[in-house]
Amino acid sequence: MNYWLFKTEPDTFGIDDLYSRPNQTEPWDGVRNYQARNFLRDEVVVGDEVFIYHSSCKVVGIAGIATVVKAGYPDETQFDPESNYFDPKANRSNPRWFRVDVKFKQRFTKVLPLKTIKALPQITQLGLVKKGHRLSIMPVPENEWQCLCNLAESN
DNA sequence: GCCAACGTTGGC
DNA sequence: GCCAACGTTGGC
Repeated sequence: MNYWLFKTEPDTFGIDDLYSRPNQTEPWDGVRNYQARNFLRDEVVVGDEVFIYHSSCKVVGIAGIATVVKAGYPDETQFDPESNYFDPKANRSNPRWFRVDVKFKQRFTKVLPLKTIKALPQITQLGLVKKGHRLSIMPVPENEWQCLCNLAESN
């Protein structure tokens, strides 16, 4: 069982959108970064828990939790010329991009702000607070996951 | 909208 | 394989 943080822009798709999906489930597609792809393809498994992080918006931070309900499989949008995520160099016999399915678990009463996270002395490993913070899929160490969950609960 | 911090591309 | 130019991300 692993813990992750997935970034999303809530103006496009946020925690509330996940909540209102059929089955509260959504394929997490459109990831076009190789390091993030490798996580989705090789390491994210069913039962893993995911912080849904809102970026490029008014209140930047962790908005809630989702559960992985399907492990890595080819991201269909790479083959669709109509899609924003179409990749002309991708082919079905050797898919380049992968996605997982996530299901809504919990929406925090208040978004846990990036500012707060950065100020916590306990949070040292999480990619958000380090260089290379632009990664859209990143692992969360278990102790830091617990720390952030507790804080969000008491928010 | 600015701009720093990346990641990717492509000529050589 | 190097690296300059370019594109993107994302907080502010």
